[in-house]
Amino acid sequence: MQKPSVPRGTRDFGPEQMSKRLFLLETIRQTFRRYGFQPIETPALENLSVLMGKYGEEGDQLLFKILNSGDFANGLTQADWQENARKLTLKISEKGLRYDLTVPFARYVVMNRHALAMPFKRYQIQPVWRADRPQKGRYREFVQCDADVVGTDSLLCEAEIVLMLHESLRNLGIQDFTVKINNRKILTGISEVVGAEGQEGPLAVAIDKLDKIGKEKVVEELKQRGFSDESIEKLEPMFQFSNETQAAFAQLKTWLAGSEVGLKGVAELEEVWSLVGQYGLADARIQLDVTLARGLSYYTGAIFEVKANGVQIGSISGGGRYDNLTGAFGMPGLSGVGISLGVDRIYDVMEELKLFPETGLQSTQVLVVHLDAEGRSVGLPLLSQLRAHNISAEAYPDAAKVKKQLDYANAKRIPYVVLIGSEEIQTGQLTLKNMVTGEQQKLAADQIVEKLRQEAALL
RNA sequence: GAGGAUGUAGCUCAGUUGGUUAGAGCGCCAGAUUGUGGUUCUGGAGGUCGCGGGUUCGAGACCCGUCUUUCUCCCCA
Repeated sequence: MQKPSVPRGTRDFGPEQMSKRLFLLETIRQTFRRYGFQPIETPALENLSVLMGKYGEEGDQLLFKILNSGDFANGLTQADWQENARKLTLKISEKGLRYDLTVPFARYVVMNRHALAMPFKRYQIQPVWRADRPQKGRYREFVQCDADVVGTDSLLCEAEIVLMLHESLRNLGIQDFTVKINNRKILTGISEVVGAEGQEGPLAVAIDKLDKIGKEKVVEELKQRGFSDESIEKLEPMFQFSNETQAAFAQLKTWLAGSEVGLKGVAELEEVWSLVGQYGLADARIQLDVTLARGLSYYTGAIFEVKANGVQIGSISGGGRYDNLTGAFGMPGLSGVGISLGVDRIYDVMEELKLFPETGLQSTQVLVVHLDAEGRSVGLPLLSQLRAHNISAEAYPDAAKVKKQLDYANAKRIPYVVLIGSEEIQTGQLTLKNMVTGEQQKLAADQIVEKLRQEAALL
């Protein structure tokens, strides 16, 4: 006999975890709804042709690929097996598990372009899979909550994303977080003014680590990546930004004066800041972070990342604007912007900060305890009556001692039990017991329903 | 994908330079109490020491492989 196990990086969720996860999911979902986003779902499986090449070279490696059904080796020659893994993969696998929700969404938009009212705002809450190496806060199967708007390049969308992030996290009880914002155009501008056009990719990757490894190591890495001493010298202003946002904007405008793209990026960000102010967002936790790059190659405008402060868990949300995501599927020129929240990481953050509310753990409101068949015949209609009033109620299915039944109520944290024995049947007065205080009172069935109904209304 | 750490009862962990039958607390089950739980007392069940090889008279301990979890790099939610 073998010990059962789940695949590396995947997990089961028990009832206690699920009640927390559902609370989390529901809170985020309601925020998305409130901002006018509509739900969609897409298959867990996508054709590899949809997924490949959308996440950079490394992304392709992180895709879970599915072996073709049937005799996948049919028609393969010896030469095929000798070929490199990438080419062989394409011959034996044509489907993969989705890596994120954005690319499937882009596919969906292209396939349904004639039916969608533009701008189209959708939210999508589904698991994604990455063949990554698992660590704390990093799983191979995890749930993302995405909200995207396509069909408009209005910066109002960026501002609303900022608002939704604040609203979601605050409704969950996460107060100490930072929404870092940058703009890809600024990174492009920087690469221009330092004389390294087209090199913003490697530049961004190095600069992204600034807060982690410090200026000297970043300079070192840039040298290794082939940046000239002159470029690195011109990069100096990068390390001297003001903590004050408006001052930093001014610095950026001076520095990027020679780059049209760069200045546009600054102007876009200023507009976002201004709009967030107009919405009246109180105590905005937004921070201009010029070092924020993010790996995904398809971002073209704003870039978002959210970090929960005080915990050692990676970013809990990320997103940005992409001008041409649907271009790969034959529909160019459609601009979109979106955000993705990582449920599993937010869960870990909340668990670590002990932010889950105590309530919500209890599943059943009342347990009907019967002592014999006669008691059960009184208990069953009571159960129906309770449930008809939307009170979650259950009976212990087996004929068991009172002790055992009360133990069961305790184990499930059921706050009330109704005891029905010969005495209760004779008088018609059932015993309602409060399991928290231990108090008992004799009440008629109707009175019990009424009392528990009021009790439930208070929750 | 590269390197390091980890794994003993359901849970948290002891286990001496390798030495007889691997322990504790909590939890679980039963009884004290055949209609009253969460307190107390008594008793009980539960371990292929992650898995597979090897060294040894003898391995939970040492060596190799493998899997899990975890840390750093990379990347990300």
